[in-house]
Amino acid sequence: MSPPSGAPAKVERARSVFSALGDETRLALVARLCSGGPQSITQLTTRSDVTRQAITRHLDVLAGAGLVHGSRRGRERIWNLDSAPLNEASRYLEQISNTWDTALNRLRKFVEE
Amino acid sequence: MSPPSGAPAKVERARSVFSALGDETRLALVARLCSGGPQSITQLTTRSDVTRQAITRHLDVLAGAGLVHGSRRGRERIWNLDSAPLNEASRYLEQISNTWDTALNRLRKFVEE
DNA sequence: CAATCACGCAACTTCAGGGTTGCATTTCAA
DNA sequence: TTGAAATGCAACCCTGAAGTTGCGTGATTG
Repeated sequence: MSPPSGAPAKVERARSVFSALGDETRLALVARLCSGGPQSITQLTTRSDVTRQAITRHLDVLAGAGLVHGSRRGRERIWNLDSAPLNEASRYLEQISNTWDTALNRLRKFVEE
Repeated sequence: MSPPSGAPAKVERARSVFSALGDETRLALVARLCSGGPQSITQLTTRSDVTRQAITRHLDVLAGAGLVHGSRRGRERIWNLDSAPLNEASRYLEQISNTWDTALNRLRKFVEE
């Protein structure tokens, strides 16, 4: 069974992304940015059951994982989605899954023979 | 921009998986099960800096997300990895990423014309 | 049978995450 | 200029996650 070990930095980045997406509010924010495009904090706060400050913190967490980035536009701050970390995390999950499945297949063949 | 919204149940399952994998110890457990194959709690505790009870709880969390399942074998409990939720979560990330990227491309084309 | 191994259960402690309120600051617009 | 809008900053509360210790129980083995 070949381990998906790889560079520890990649693992840590993946863990960071998972941790960021593991929260309901943050996952909703990502989905909203994805479907609604770039938006300001106030816009993102609309139809959310938490405070603007809470949203701000969640955005900071997402930014810490590299999933979003904000840029000032006048007196407001527009937030954008970054897809690169999503892809990397997705590949990490795939890698684990594939490693495990091939290991299972090898084991099955071994038992059958 | 078409939203990846989909069934809320799927989103919640993905969130559950992300939350489970967002912890360093648990991600290490998954990697270890993947590369080392089915193992008992005591085996998984070896070379871990936390207690056996802590490992047990982490395994319960992973099981709650459907990522692992344990089965008794005599006096010990053997834990296995389940790849299905990993795949589903991976596809969820891909979906968001693709939606976002195509949206960006559409926007770029629109601006250029 | 006795010692031990592998584990389950429960109480307890600690602390960071998620949330709020209050106020200051910058920008916009009439 | 002046009021309102959009945000930043800081202090504070509060629950739950993560970890530990202690003890009890079924399975193994000598």
